[in-house]
Amino acid sequence: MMREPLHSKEACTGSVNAVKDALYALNGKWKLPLIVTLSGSPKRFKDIQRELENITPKILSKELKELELNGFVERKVFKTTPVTVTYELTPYSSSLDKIIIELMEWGIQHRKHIISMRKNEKNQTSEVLKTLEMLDGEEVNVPV
Amino acid sequence: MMREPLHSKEACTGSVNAVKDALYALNGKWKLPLIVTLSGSPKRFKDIQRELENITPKILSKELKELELNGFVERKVFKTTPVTVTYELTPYSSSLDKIIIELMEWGIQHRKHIISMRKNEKNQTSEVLKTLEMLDGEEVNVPV
DNA sequence: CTGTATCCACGACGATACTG
DNA sequence: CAGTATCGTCGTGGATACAG
Repeated sequence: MMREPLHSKEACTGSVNAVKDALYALNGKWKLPLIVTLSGSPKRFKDIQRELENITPKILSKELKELELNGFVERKVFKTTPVTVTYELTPYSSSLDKIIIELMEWGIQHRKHIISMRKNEKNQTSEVLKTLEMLDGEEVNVPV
Repeated sequence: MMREPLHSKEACTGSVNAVKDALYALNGKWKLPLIVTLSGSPKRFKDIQRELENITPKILSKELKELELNGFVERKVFKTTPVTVTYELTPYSSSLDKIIIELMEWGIQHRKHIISMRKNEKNQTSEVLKTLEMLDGEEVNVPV
């Protein structure tokens, strides 16, 4: 593929849409946690609800449908009584691995970067990281 | 780094937060387009507004501040009359390149994947892609 | 020109109750 | 158990006007 699409404006105009497509498939509060949960083993609706605490059936249903539409999850119905439904990741879902790894590694280094920026410049940059509450040990959590 | 963090539940619990950090820095409607715009050259407030049509000053101001806090953009003030302000990408912003490329490549192949799914299964999978309006005739990269 | 202030529309997410 | 229906809340982004 092309090697310098980022800082050449022409090539990017179209690429932004591809990036949007990608982010669109992963957006929402529960997509990633849901994939993580299912990565262990196929699970039933109620089991997922128990594992992802605080997710309501409506939201879980919606997220599962979206993941299914995107081809990440397969829904299987067993005609027991009462009916049993399981959700499991498809092989295609592992196409996300690279992307998630990149996001993860970048997220880790970005956190360090932000922390060192704060130390050096004594900026009160609150709200820069999503999961500030987990910064304990670095004491970044100085309140405003 | 670890090679199989995705489908091993233990390693993932923490990693999800790193992914969240990453997505958090890129979220919002204008972050990526803004970075793309500035990747050409440093620009002034009004110039950006012209280039990214339909963005209001309030939103532009907010997005620029967030990008600045994250260390992607540097704001430079020139004491002319009236005052001139330029925004330019920092070297650190290019740390996003790999991540954006991954997202872009995945987005492209995902679009193809979804399209072939639709053809094979005759599913009416609307709303699966962010930029569905560009799906006509495979002409994905048509500029606006 | 470079923003800020105020008000507003909309969609995502949630709580709760209910159906098959 | 596996969801759906209804209603409500909240945050993001937008329109418009205004200030330095």
